[in-house]
Amino acid sequence: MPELPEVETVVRTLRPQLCGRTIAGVRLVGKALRRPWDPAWERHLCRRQITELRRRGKWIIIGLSGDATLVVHLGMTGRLYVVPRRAALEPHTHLVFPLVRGEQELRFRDVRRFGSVGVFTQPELMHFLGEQRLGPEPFELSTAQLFKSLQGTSRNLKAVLLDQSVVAGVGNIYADESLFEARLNPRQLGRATSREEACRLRRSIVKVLTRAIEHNGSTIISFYYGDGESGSYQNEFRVYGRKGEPCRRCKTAIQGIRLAGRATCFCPRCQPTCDVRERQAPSG
DNA sequence: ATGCAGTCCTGTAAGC
DNA sequence: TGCTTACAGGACTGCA
Repeated sequence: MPELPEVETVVRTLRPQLCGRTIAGVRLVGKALRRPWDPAWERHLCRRQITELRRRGKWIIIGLSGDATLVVHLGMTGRLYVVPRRAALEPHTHLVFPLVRGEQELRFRDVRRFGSVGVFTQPELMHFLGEQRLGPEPFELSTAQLFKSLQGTSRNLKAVLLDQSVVAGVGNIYADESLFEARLNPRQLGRATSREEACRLRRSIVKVLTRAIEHNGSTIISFYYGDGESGSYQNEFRVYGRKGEPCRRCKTAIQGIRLAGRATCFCPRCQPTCDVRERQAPSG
């Protein structure tokens, strides 16, 4: 389940392989994706040079000469990688972009087809990745911004962290890991969160994501980048996927619940349920 | 406007 | 052993 660190790893791997290269065309194979490929997009890609590769939240943005941008979301099982053209076509390959010279091609595979690929013009991209939809990058999120988002909602902390318009790029794994790092209970209501707690949460998100990027992300079931390499941050998990196992800090059994429609793990001792409901107004 | 539940998709694993 | 069922989850839609 690629989240920000995994997507960042893919982008860092692809950047030297793709920047400056020219796309020769596009080949559709296999079943349609969530966002169907529009044949009109092809003219935006053909003979265009790849000028930049960057990440925004969990989105991969491939800038092209001209006015177009290729935008890719890996969903849960998506993979984007460069291989020699002669390499056998792997199952669940949906799109192939042959590259000019070098006998290589860029391929998109996605077993569960939760991912998406699209081509956007500059104004379309601005709209697509606009602040309405996609909030600040975690590394640019201020405590004041996060505190404001928390204060205005009756949702719990887990649901808020998964909301891409609050902070872009955090998914289920790093939401749980960040909440553990901040010693905050995932059930705590946003509006019951103090400024000091928001500050701690912001710092924890940055710390967890930074470390995960250093480990090239987490490989649980299906995340690989480059030539089938795997990340190693799964070995650093404190709570995610550790239901019933002892907390690495206090040995208490990690608890597993369902929150915001997602499996959620936390340590009941390190992340106490201080006040899940409403923070008491200071009585004076 | 806000928040929640349902939907998509398929491989894996647990249960009978 | 073989079948059925539950589960994983990011983004989106629709409903209350």
